[in-house]
Amino acid sequence: MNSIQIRQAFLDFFSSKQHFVANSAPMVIKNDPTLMFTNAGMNQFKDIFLGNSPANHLRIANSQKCLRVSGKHNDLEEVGHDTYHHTMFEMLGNWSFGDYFKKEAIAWGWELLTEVYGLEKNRLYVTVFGGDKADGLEPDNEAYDYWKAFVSEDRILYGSKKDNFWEMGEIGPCGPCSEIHIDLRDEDERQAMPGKDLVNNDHPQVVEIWNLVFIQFNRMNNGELKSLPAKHVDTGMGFERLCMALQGKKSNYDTDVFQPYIQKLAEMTGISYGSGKMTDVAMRVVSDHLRAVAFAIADGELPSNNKAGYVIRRILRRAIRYGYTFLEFREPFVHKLLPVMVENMGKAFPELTAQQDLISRVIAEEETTFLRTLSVGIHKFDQYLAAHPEKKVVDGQFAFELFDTYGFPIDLTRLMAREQGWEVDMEGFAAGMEAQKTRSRAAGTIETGDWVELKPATAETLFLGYDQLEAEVELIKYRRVSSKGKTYYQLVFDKTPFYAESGGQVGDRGVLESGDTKIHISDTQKENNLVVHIAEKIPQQMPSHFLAKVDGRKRQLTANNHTATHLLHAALREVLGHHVQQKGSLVNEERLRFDFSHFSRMTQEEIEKVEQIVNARIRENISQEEHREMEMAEAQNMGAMALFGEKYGDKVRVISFDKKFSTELCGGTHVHSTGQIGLFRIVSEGAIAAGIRRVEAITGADAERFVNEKIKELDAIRSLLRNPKDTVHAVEQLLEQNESLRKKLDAAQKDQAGQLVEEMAAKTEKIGGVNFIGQLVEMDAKMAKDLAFAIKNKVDNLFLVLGHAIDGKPGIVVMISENLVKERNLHAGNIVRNLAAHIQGGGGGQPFFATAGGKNPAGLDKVISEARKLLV
RNA sequence: GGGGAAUUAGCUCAGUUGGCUAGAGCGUUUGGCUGGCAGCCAAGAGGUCAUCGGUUCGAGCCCGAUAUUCUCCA
Repeated sequence: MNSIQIRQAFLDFFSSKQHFVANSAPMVIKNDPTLMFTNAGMNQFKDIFLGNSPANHLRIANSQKCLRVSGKHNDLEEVGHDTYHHTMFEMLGNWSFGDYFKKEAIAWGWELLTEVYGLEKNRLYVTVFGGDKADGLEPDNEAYDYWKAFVSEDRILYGSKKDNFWEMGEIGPCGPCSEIHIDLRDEDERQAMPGKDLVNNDHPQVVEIWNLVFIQFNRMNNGELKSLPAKHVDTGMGFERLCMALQGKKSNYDTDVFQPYIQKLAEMTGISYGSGKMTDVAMRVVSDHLRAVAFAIADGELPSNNKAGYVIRRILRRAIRYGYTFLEFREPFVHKLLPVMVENMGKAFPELTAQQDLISRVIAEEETTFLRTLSVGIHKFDQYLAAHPEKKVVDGQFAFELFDTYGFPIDLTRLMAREQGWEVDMEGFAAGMEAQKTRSRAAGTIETGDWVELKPATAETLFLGYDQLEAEVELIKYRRVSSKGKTYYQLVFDKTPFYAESGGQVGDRGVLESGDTKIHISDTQKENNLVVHIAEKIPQQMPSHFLAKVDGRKRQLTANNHTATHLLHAALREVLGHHVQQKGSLVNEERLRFDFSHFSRMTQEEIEKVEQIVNARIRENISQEEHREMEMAEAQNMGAMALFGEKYGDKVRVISFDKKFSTELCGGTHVHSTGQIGLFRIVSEGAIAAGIRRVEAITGADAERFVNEKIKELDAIRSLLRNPKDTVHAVEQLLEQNESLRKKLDAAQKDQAGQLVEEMAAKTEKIGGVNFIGQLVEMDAKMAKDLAFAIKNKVDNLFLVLGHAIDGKPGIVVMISENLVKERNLHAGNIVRNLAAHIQGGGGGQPFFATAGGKNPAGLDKVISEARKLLV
C-alpha cells in the first residue's frame, strides 16, 4: 500500500464503523496563549474533553497534521539525525465522546491493523496500564481482558504510569492508555532477542504505533482522581510510522512519505541517498522541514521574527543550513521540492494545492534572505580572522555576536574555523547564550493569580453584542495578572455585550456599572473560548451584578471599518482576480488593514477602481444580511469562503452585503447598512512578504478629513502660484526655472570665487622663502575651507592663514603646501591649535590642512600677526 | 515581551581613538580607440552619510529619541 491508500483505508475503516470523518484542524493555533501549534490529534477536541463545548458527533475519525519542535522527546536539532523523529507529522485518530469505550476501541484497533492492513500478528505487542499506588489505581485489567481475546498473554505487557497513563496537564481529564507496539527487526535479530524486552526501550525498530487513551478520570486541583460520568476514547497513530511498518521499511524516511523528496534532492545534487552519513542527514532534514514549513504557510503562518512565525523561520533556515553545508546548495532550493509535495499530499490537503504558488514564493524569498544573511556572516567572520591573524581561537563572545546579531549559525562558524585550522571558544559562546536566555526570561515573567470564582460556569459566555450595547451581566470569575510592574484584572461574565478581539477586529472598550461603582474595561480578549474583560482597576468589594455598557462610538467606527474590509475584499477579487485571498486583517476605530495574496504591485488605476467599487457599494446603502447559525455546507453553497488556517465550528455566522457581491464567514460586528460608512479611501498599498500585499484604508469622517486636507494643500499651492490654469504644468515650469537659476548662480559664484582667489593670491608675501598669505575674510567655515583649497591649487610653497568670521562666530583655516610640511616639519593641526587660543577656541586637523573655531572674533588680528611670526 | 545590530551614490559595500573638499567596484552618461566572445582608455553625472535633537571649535564617526530593516532569546 502506498501512503495515500494507507491514510484512506484508515478513514474508510472508521467511517464504516459510523464515525464522522473530520477535516484536519489548522496546524497553527490562534487564541490559545499556551500553545502555538497543534501538537496532538486531540487539540481540536480539547473543549469537548474539558466540558466547555458539547460534541456534535459522538464518533469521529481524522488525520490531523501536527507540529512539534520542542518538548520531552522532540528537539529540533535532532530531527534528521535518526530515522524516526519529525517536526511535522500526521496523527491518525478515532474518537468516542461518551459513546463506545475500551471494548470497541481495542477490537477495532486490532481488526484494522491485522485484517485491513494485514500486519503480522507475531510482530505486535500491546501494553496496558499496570496500576499506580500513589494514585490508588489498580492495573487496567478491563483492557487486559479485552486484549486477551485477540492476543496471546505473553504479548500483553503491563506498563508504568509514565508510559501508560495519559494526562493533558496538571489538572483535567486523564486516564489509562493501551499502546500497540510493533517489532520490525529482521528474523535473526528477533530470534536472538525477544521483542517484548525491547518495548518502550527507544529501539528504532521496536516502536509504538498506536496509543489508545481511555479517558475516565478528572484530575482535581488537590491531585485526587474523580471518575467521569462520560468516558471518552482518544487514539493516536503515527501515520509515518504506520507507513514504515506496512511498507516493510526500517526508517520512516524510507517510505513513500519522504522518499520522493529525498530522490528529488538526490537528482538535484547528484548525490545518492545512502552514500554518506551527513548527506543523508541533510536530505532527511530538508524533506522533513519542507513539509512542516509548507503546511504552516498554507495555514497562514509566514516566517517572521517572533512567535509562531519565528518557529517556522527557524525550521526553514535549518533546512537551508543543512542543504548549504552538506549538499553544497548556494542557490534557493527548498521551494523546488514543493511540486513533489503537492503531488504527494495535495489531494488529502487541498490547502496545499490551492496555495502552491504562494507557498513556493514565500519559501524562495526566505531562502534568498537567509543565504544573504549567511554571506554577511561569512564576511564578518573573514574580517575577524584578518584582524586577529595569530589568534587561532575564535572568541566565544564574537561567535555569539555572529549568531545573536547576524543570525549566523554556530555550527557554520565552527566549520569555517576548522577549515582554517582554528578553534571556537564554545564555553564563551554558551555563556553568551545563557545570559541572553536569563535576560529574556526575566523580562517575560507574567504572574497570574488564582481565579476568584463567584459562580460555577455552566456554558461559554453568551455574546449579546450583535443586538445590544448594554446588558445586565453577572460576574462568574476574575483574577489579577501582573507582568513587569503592570497589574490588571481579567473578568469573566455569564453573558456580555463586549466584543472580544478576534478575526482582526479589536476588542470593545466600555464601562461596568453597579450602584456607585464604575469599572472601566480597557479591552476585551479571547483565550480559546473564554471571553476575558480587562480592567486596570477594580474595587475592593467586587459586586456580582453589573450593567455593562460598550463604548458605542468606538464600536460604530470599528464597524464602519469592518464592513468596509468586506467590501474591499470583494472589490479586490473583482479587480485583481479570484486568487486574492485574505491573509490577515486588522480592524479598529481608526483604520483598517488588509493583507491578501497577490503577486504584483497594484497600479494606480487598480487602486482607483477598487475605491470606486467600494464607494459605489456604500452609496447603494446595502442592508446587512446576517445568518447567525448556519450549517457550514449551506454557507459554502451561498458562496461564503472559508479561510485557510481558520478554525470553524459546524455552525457558522454568515454576513452578506448583497449576496452576489460580498458573503463572508465572520463573527465581527458590522454596520446595518453600508451608507453609514460614508466614504472609503485607500491610504497605502505595499508588500509585506513574497506574494502578499497590504492595503490600508480609512472610512467615514477620517476619510473625509483626509480628502479635505489634500484639497486644502492643493488650494494652498494653487494660490501661491496665483491660481494657474494647469497647476502641474506651473510647478514643472517653476522647477525648470529654479534649476536653470541654480546653474547660473553656481557659475557666478565660481566666477566670484575665482576672483577672490586671484585677489588673495595677489596678497602673497614672501617671508623666509615661503609664500605667506594671512587675511581676514567675511564668510563661514565652509566657504573659507573651499577658498583655502582653491588658493592651494593656485599658489605653491604656500603657508595660508585665513581668519574668518560671520555672525560673531570666528574661525581659522591653516593650509600648508605638502613640500613645506615635509621640509620644515610643520603641522597645521598644531599651529591652528595654538592660534585658536587667541579667539578662545580649539581646533585641529591634518599636517597640511587644519581648522579651528572660537568665541572671540576680536582676536583674529592677533591670529594673523602671530602666524606671520612663525615664519620669521 | 526583552536583548543585539544595520541604515553612506541606482546596486553591493569601504570609511580605522571625531579633523573628509565622503570613497571603491558594478551600473549609468559622454567622447575616443577596437574586427567579435560582458573589449579598452578618458572624462562626467549621481550623496541634506535614515530622520530629529544634543555634545564639540569641528560629527558619516560620540550621546539621546524616532522610523525602517535584520537578528537572537522568551
